[in-house]
Amino acid sequence: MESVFKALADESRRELLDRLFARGGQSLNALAADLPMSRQAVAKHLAILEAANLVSVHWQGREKLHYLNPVPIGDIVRRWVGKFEDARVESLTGLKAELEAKEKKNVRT
Amino acid sequence: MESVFKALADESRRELLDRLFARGGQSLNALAADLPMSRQAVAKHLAILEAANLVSVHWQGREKLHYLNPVPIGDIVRRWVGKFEDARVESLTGLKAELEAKEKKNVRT
DNA sequence: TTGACATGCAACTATATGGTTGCATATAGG
DNA sequence: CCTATATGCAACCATATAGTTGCATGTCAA
Repeated sequence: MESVFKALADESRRELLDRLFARGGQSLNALAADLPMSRQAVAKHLAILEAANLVSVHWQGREKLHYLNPVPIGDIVRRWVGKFEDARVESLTGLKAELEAKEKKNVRT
Repeated sequence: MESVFKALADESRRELLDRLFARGGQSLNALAADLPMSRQAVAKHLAILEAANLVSVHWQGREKLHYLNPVPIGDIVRRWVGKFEDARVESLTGLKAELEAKEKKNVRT
């Protein structure tokens, strides 16, 4: 969970996920070819994405093919983000109630 | 968008969001009271959350009350995560097809 | 007015992070 | 076999980040 959040925090890694979303099964070299950084930098990012289980790999001889794995993102949405989303109306009305209560306390100003 | 991802990448800040979800309208001191870090550290985290629009504030005299704002998280889910979620089945079948194609190429081994 | 309290600002430190270069290893194919 | 190519590993560097402490500012309340 922590690793997924950290992995998603970097723009380069989100870019990589976007590219793997658009076209799965790309090798390290293919991905590094049109990115403004070295092959080794891309390899590091892919390792982080792999560790977070956001990217799965499949060795094809000397080529390592990369695929997007959307499952951890779904997990986050369901287990963490979902409750905030569900609570939207609730929290807004809660805010309103709190503010009104405080204002009442403040009347004697 | 970038600021939201970065803000969510830190465990302490997610903890703060959790606490504001459980109970809105807490002051800086109230939040810092039972966290294992200094008040100033909490203040920095809150500033980051505020900059990412994940927390909105309301001054009450000398107290700054904090509230969770779930809107940016919803934005991310809809504009960025959503497409990966929708693509789940598609990408899995795509993976399968790619693998089969590659295996066919490899038969002469 | 003045003391107590809540927050803000600034400087500083240690570690994490994203990037680089250089070299090692391993496999495809002539 | 031997060379091209694809990836891995390691050292190194600059900056970002998370935390600290110390002091300044501002507001409530007696």
